[in-house]
Amino acid sequence: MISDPHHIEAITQQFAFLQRADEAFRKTFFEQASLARIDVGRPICDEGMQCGHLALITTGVARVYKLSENGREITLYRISSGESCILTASCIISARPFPAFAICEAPIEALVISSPTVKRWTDEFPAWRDYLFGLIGDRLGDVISVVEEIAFRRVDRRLAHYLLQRLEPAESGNLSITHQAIASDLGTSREVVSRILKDFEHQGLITVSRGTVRLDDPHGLAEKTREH
Amino acid sequence: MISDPHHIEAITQQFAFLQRADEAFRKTFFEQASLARIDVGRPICDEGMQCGHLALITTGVARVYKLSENGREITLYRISSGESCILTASCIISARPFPAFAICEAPIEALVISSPTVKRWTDEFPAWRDYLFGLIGDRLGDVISVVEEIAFRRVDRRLAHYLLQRLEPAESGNLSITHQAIASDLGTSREVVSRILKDFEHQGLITVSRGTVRLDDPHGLAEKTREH
DNA sequence: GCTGTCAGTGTGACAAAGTCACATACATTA
DNA sequence: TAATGTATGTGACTTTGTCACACTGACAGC
Repeated sequence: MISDPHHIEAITQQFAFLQRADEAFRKTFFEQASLARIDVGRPICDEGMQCGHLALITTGVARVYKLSENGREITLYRISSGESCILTASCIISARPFPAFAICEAPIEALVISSPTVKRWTDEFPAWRDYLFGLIGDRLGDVISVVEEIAFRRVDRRLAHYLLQRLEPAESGNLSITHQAIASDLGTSREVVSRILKDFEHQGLITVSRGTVRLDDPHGLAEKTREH
Repeated sequence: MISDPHHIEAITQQFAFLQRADEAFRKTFFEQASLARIDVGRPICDEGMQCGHLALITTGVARVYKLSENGREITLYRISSGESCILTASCIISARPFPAFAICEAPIEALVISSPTVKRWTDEFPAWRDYLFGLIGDRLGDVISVVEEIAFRRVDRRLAHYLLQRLEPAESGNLSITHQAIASDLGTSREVVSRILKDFEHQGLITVSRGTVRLDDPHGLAEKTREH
């Protein structure tokens, strides 16, 4: 139950479906939702689990990834504010086990809805239904993009693209991330990432140091993302 | 509009959601659905299209795949009787362009529902809603499995698995398929498939000839699917 | 200051996979 | 029988993944 009007206002701003919804749904929503915090590194949902709740993220980031037997990883997508762990949703609605891992990457505050409620609202409120359908569709698109990337594009190009994408505009060309973390996102191995980063460094595109990558020549890096 | 009682009965058998549905929905469903045939090789939906219809397949097979710039392909999943082109559905509901290609592989007979109707039923009939949610969830699972396969598993093992899986129990160990078609399913290149097939042949697991692969030792092939 | 300790990175050798440019082989029709 | 088009084979080469192990920077405890 969430009652603080300021909080309600802030949440409504973040989730467009609440703005589109009628008063009845908004009322029910804030009655049933409860708040949760998740610390960095805490698992949210593990492979094979039946999910008991759906989390709508207001702050923070979660990463959904696959894990291989020999320890390699690949990120399927990330979830940040305004979104929700829709794999969870999909699992809840069709009662299937969760096919991946989700972990908290940046401290999360979330609205938590229990599975039966998620399901019930699906029957009762069009706005909620549309929100879920839209989100599942988006995730399907995300995962299809991942397939396209790993099936067709070379690692060096994906890596160049990745560096540009992960760069926060605020941080003036500096990325703090380890080679292993990059490898886990791209679904390759640490050695490959190290090799390519060193290549890029020799070409004057970036400067690497322990735990950070500085993008010296974003334009040249963008050039690298192109095929040929 | 479908009125033949035998036909209605047969369709109801195929689609479990119709059995679960109430009489009102069944009536509307058969009023609004129309029949369509699609020939082998005909595209069903192309990348970037807005889909105007949803097809529920009663006979035949469709293949949904991604195409790369340099001509390589990878199959995301196949759709056969009782299923529907759910990417289409997802696109219809959330009004997004179709992110892949779909083509008819075996002659299709399908029930066609127009996009506005698909959307409207979503609001009106729980059985229909559940069917769509379930199907989208399944596809998401399928595509995630594809990611896992290409990111983590070796091509020879995937190929062994593929051969066993594609084998119709009826056909006594004989598969008629070209190396290129296999490569397109697995998301690799024809040469790689040819090489590995030849390897398997040298090991006495299969016999290859133009356009066919005979599985001589399915058990030994199953052994190959295991890691290490 | 030293000395571990550990996460992060570097490296070389090799195996697996993808690419390219062809050469052949088979099947169907002219 | 020739011709044509599809299917497959092959070698050389690049890219990617794997393995084993060496190195290095940062930080904790003494």
